[in-house]
Amino acid sequence: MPRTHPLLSRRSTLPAPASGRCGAFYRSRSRGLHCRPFSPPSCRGCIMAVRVRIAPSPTGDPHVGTAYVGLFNWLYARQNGGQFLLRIEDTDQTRSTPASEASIMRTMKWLDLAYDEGPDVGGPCGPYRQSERTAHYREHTKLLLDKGAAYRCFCSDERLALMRERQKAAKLPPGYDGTCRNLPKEESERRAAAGEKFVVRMKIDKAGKTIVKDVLRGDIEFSHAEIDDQVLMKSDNFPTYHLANVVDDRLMGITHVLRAEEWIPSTPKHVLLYQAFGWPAPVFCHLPLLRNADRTKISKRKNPTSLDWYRAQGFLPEALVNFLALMGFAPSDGSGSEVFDRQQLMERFALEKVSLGGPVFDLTKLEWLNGEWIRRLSVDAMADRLVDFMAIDFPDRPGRKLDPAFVRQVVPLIQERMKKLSEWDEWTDFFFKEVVLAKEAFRRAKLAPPELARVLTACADLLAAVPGLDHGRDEPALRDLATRLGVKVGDLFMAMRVAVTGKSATPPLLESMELLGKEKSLARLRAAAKFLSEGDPAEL
RNA sequence: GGCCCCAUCGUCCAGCCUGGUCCAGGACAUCGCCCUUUCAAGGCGGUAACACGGGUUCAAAUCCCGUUGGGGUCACCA
Repeated sequence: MPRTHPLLSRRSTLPAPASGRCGAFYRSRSRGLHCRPFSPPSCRGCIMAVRVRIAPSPTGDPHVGTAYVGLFNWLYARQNGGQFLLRIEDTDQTRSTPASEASIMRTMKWLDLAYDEGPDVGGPCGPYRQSERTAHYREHTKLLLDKGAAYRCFCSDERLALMRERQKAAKLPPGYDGTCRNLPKEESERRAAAGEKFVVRMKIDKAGKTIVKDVLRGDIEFSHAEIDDQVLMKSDNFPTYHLANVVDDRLMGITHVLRAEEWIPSTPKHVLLYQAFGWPAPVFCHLPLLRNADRTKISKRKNPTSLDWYRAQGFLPEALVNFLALMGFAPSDGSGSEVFDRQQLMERFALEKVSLGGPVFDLTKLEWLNGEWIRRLSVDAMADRLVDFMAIDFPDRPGRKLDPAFVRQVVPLIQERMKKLSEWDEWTDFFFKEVVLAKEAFRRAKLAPPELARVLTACADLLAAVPGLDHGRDEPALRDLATRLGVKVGDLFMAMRVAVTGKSATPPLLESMELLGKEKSLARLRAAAKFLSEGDPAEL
């Protein structure tokens, strides 16, 4: 193999992965080739660092699928002492945006899936933005043209559209009809030189077949008759994904391509490209696709897909990472907890054990996991997260500065109740604004308004007679009071709860009142008593 | 439609390669009970699945074939 790549000489000095092998195994359910050790052609003696990448295209919001595939790549790289790179595939000039690219990098950092090389961190194989690598693609296209593995196609959009219509009408399989396939070299050169627009297509020998080796699925066979003469170079002189991904993976020393299942049908084209260039192909491993509840590929119409949404909802990156990992393999030994941090996931991860069924993205389980992670945070850490979270400007909610000292006092009251950081307001609003009373709100206290008023006044009087507020001291006294008044303890507390907070589900009442302050608490009790003694008693 | 991938509780995963220990295990959700000033959290318990049909075998969730079902893909998007 060519020894020109800068990484190749360095590779042999890198430590072998923990397994002692290159980490690549093939599994085949149908052929019984389970876990057969496999050495990629470039894996000399299996002393080779794993180099993996994610190659998102910067269009639209940062996608949860990118995080999913990114996580598995990250785990695999870390586990094998290799490198994880980020490459931006911005060859679609009409759809790529710098803002989207920035959000991809921002969310990878938010998730703490650090990449060793990328547009913003650099690396030995840069640039890591395909729009800045056009010289490479031109050079390699020329190589293919010279070898006769590709050809210029001068067909117009209109002709192609017409061709497809006819194929459809005739119920023929769609695909390029080969009009320009055998254009004489001279004519091709001449028309190109004359400035005529063209694309470059792969020239596929329709007679053969290509086998794609997939770590999880074994051998997948494709007949060349089914493979279209794929466009490699667009008329705007930008490469298509197929060319760019192969050239870059080679130039960047990528050893394992872990990507989504939707790429399987185009993989034979990639394999053929590697062959045309005379390069060994990397190991392919196609990961399952995240699904909507109806099992279609996850989409933003049916499921939140933007990582920004998850962040704005107050999901912890630890929880999302944990959850995504669970959608594909089982870090658990089958007895007990499913809460794992990235270190534990890395230790338990096994690429060849990734499950193939497309997992339905279950927000409910994510929320549970988020609650688990929230509860595992120390009070200070939780307070920090809340302060930071509330300070962020989200599109639908301006950031707000909270008093860290106050938040630290509230956290013990709400931490085990919260599933998402965004619930801060609903748990604590009564600390910040006056309550708006409604008689229906008292219904759960199961007492008539005059009775409620009497109870609330008694509670206020009792608390007014002691210094300060102290839930340890006041609770027994209030229970006592309930007995003396002949009402249920629960009803008394519910009446107070609604009076002080305006709602029937709140953090622990007496502790909340301590934080609210005695003056405000008593004022609310008395205001509620007054409110309840007014108007039609039957209203409740 | 062609090609390709997939198939265990409602959902996520374990078991399948190396058939018997599986009247199938864990987690989320759900239901019930306990704890409890609400809501949570926590504890205990319950309901719930091997898609179907053939084979191979003494024995199949596990191996083979087929059917059905689901998904992906068929662009000068990735």
